[in-house]
This record gives sequence, structure tokens and C-alpha cells, in this order.
Amino acid sequence: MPTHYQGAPEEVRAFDALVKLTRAANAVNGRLDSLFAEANLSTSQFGVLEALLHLGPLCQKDLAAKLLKSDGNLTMVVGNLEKRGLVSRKRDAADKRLLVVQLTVAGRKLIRGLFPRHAANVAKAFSCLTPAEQETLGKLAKKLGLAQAGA
Amino acid sequence: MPTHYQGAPEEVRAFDALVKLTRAANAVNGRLDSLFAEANLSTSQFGVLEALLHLGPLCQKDLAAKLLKSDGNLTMVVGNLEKRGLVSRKRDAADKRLLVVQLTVAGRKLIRGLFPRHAANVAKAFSCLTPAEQETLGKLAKKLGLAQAGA
DNA sequence: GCGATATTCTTCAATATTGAACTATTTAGG
DNA sequence: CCTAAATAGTTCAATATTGAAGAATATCGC
Repeated sequence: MPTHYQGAPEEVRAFDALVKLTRAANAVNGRLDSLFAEANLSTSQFGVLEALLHLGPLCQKDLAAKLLKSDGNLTMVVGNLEKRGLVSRKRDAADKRLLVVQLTVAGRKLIRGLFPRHAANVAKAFSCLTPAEQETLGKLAKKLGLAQAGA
Repeated sequence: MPTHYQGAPEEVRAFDALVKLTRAANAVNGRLDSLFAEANLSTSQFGVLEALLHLGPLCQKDLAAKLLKSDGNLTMVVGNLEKRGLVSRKRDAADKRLLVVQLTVAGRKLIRGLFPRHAANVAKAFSCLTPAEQETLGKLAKKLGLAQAGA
């Protein structure tokens, strides 16, 4: 994302916003990653555990939608969590296409122990912005994000 | 990034902003990717070509810093571009540790043809926000991004 | 000038990521 | 009912991504 582009004013303005948005998202998420790394979890692995903790057992399709990743990717991420005994997969009795993923005792214990520190990290990462600024940022980001869908 | 977390108000507020920020960045960049895919370029490959077009020849270290990726990653990304004849690597005479990466004629032609459409896509992606909103988003994102560095 | 240190790049192992092709299952139309 | 279309997962090939270890080169302090 180079910065030295001379084009139409609306292009320059949009580029500028894009670069800053992308760098901010990278920087915050990168900082949060260091906690995951402590527990040898990738970002996506943590995301799966977090989703299961707060939303309960989910099938892989729902997990993929939640994490904005492809189906094939979830097969890999959930598989790696299963290998470590942090989640289990169970074929749904009513619809045999579905694999329901749920936390094991070990997985629940791990994510329960990690989550409060994660929440504190998130709050700390955003503490450079006032509450009003955080809300403005959220509102604009949401508007921007939603507008991309109907593109 | 689940949304159903009940915690301290500042944690909930920060989580909300984080989810929206991350989704927005994903959505915009995902939309931009479709142009790259047309030319069989990955996001990072496009980023390298774009940087070389606007900044001139760069060594891999500088490219890594520009794209916020690791050194090892750049070896791979530049290597794949070189295989396709879009960039060339040349050992720097003055400092033999450096590999200077530059566009080939084919690479320059490709990125030159693609870039105007990319710039138009970026402007279109942000057109749901007013100029003032884009600037506010950029300002807040920049503040947030910079604050993570000294963490 | 030389040895310790730093810098640049490569390599490797592990995980991630996608899109496409494929299997199994379910659902809908006739 | 039975076939056609939709849905959920898996597998595969290609690329990405990181962090750590290692090779080549440069630089700094003495």
C-alpha cells in the first residue's frame, strides 16, 4: 500500500482512508495475537474457541460464516484443534451432513482462562481513543463494511 | 469475533469497535481482490507490483516493511512474481546483501493497466462515506494504528 | 584491520487460506 | 416416490504467512 499516488481527489482520499484502515486493523490484531501465541493458538484457532464459548456448539458452516473464512479452511482449523483435544466433532443425528463442533473440557478451560486477558487487551488497544471516538470509528467502519456486500 | 460478550463497558465498547473495524477492512480488501484475481495475482503480489510502480526499485527488506509482512514471506512472493517474469532481482553492487527488486517490462505493463481500475475500485468502495466521513475514519484509524506500536 | 555485532536474505516446518472438484445427505418438484 | 438441485464437509494444489535457524555481507569499536 504505497502512499505516493497522484490521481483524482476522491481516489487519493479513499486510498488514504484504506491504507490507514488496513494498517490499524493489522496493528490491533497483530498485538492481540501475542496472547494467542502464548497458548500456541493461531488467530483462527482462538476465534473458533471464542465463538464456541460465547455461542455454544456450532456446525462448521456457521463457524466459517462467523469467522469470515472458507469451508475448506474450517476443516483444517477445527481439525488442528481436535488433534490437540480442545474441541470435538459430532455428526448431527437429525441432519447427517452437519458436524457439530463443541469445546472439550480442556478447550473450555483454556479459552475461559485466556478470554479475560484477551478482553483486557482489546480494551487497552482501544484506550488511545475516547469512548466517543471508538463509537464513531465503529459506526463508520460498520457503514463501510455493510456497503461492500451489495457491490 | 462473536458479539455476545458481557463484560466491563469499556471492554464491550472496544470489542464492538474491533469487530466492525476488522470486518470493514476484510470486506473492502476482499472486494478489491476480485480485480487482482482477474490477473491471477494474489493480494501480496499486487501489493509488490503497486509499490514498485509508485516507489521505484526496492530491496526486499523495504518491500516487507511497506507491505507489513515478514522477510521470509517476501522471498516467496517476489519469487513467484519472478517466475512469471513480472519482476527481476539484481544483487546490489554497493551492498551485496541487498537484492533490488524491479518491474520487468511485462510487469510494468500489467500493473499500469490494472492500477487505474484498482484506484476506481477503491474510490467506489469508499463512496458510501462522505469525504468528511472518510477523513474522520482515516484519522481515527491512524491514531489507533500508531498507538499500537508503542505497546 | 579484526573480531563482535548487525543486517539481508534464504530455508524450513507448521499453519492458514482459497477455489474447485468431489462425496454424502437433504430437500423440492413433479 | 424419484430425480434434480441445494447444502455440508473433505480433499487437493497453489500460495501465503510466520518465526527460527543459518549463510553471506557489512559495520562498528577498539
